[in-house]
Formats: sequence, structure tokens, C-alpha cells
Amino acid sequence: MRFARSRDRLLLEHGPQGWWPADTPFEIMVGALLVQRTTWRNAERAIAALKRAGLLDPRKLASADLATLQDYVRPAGFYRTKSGRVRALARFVLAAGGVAGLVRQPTDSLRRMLLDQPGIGAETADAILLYVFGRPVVVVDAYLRRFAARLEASNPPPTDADIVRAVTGEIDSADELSEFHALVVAHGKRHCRKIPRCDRCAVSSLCRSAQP
DNA sequence: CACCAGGGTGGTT
DNA sequence: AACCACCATGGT
Repeated sequence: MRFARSRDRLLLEHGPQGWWPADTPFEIMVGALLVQRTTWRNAERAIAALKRAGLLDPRKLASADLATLQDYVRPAGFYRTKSGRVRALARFVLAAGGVAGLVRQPTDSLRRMLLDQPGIGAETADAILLYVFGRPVVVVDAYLRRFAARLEASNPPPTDADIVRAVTGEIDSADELSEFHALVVAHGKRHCRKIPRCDRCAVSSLCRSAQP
């Protein structure tokens, strides 16, 4: 039960993270696209710009002008690709009858639908499943890969499937998985990015005791 | 200056 | 299947 125990200690060290910060479910979806390979700070600027323009709504965003969208998305980086992706997402949600229309889909088919959308890969799909639809899903990102690699200390490092298998069963509810993912990110941001050694890491008691 | 941030995609071995 | 370059802004 290493992941569950780690989760408990991360919670003690960092406190509740309150993810995902957003006013609406659709805002979470847009944010999940905009935050890719960017800081949350910059993604937030783009979200604020869209919100200020009243475009953080599937119907409005679906018919928005691309050049205008590029202007709003710019601070989040990759504005040419991301602007098209958020509009495609809006059209997808709209065609599905809104977020409320998607809720009735079973998790596996909903996941496939999300993966069909441009700019939505495994990580973004799982983040949306977890934070928008409350499905008990393990979100595997770079932080969790490093975290698991340190925890397992194995060569070769655990695959994504290994990680999902290990976490599933230790942490099962969507609420716990939400908090777990947020805590792993919070911890990872302060942690050295070098995978193997934590013995000189000063930011976390978890790091020190994970290395006997 | 180099490197990085809450990835995904299309192309090449 | 494993690698790779690319996308682009803003902070350190």
C-alpha cells in the first residue's frame, strides 16, 4: 500500500489542493487543453481572456472566429493549435448535448469519445474523466511517472499500465484520486526532476524515507 | 543564455 | 514499439 501511504503523507505536507480550480465543468475541459506543456499561470490568463469575452460556453465558443480565439489563447502558448482544439471541443460538447448529455455515457465509451477529439490524448482524457465526470480514473502524468519510478526504484521504470494497476485498489474513489493527482503534482513541482536519487532532497519527508 | 511548464501529433527508425 | 521534432508563450 505504498501509494495510499504516500498520499497520506503528501496530504500532511502540502495540505488539500482543491483541484480542479474552475467555475464550470466546461471550463475544466478547456483548461485541460490549454494547460498542456504550459504553466497553470499562463493557461489561466487564456481562460480569463476567454471568460471576459463570454466565450467559456460551448455554444459561444463553437461559433467563435479563429483569429479572435488565437488572440485570447496566445498567453497559453501553441496558440495556433490550441485555438482550433478548444473550438473543436466546444463543437463536440455541443453536438453531444452538453456536459449533461455526456454524463450518461459509460466511462470506457466516454473515454474513447474524448480520445477521438483533437488535442485530447490519454492524460487529458483521464483528467477530464476524473475532474469533470467524477469517474474513478488514475491520471498518469510526468509527475506520477517520476514519483512511481522513485517509489518502485526498479529498472526498467514502471510502465503507465503498471502505475495504474498499482494505484488502483489502493486509492479507489474519485475524490481520493482527485486529491492524489493534485498532491503528486504539487510535490513534483518542488522536487528535483532527476529520477533516481532523493537522498539529498530537502523538500519532503517522503523523499528521504523512501530511500533507505 | 539555457531550460522548463499539469501533452499531443505526425513522421521516421 | 520506441524515438523524434515540432508546436510557442512566459518565467527563472
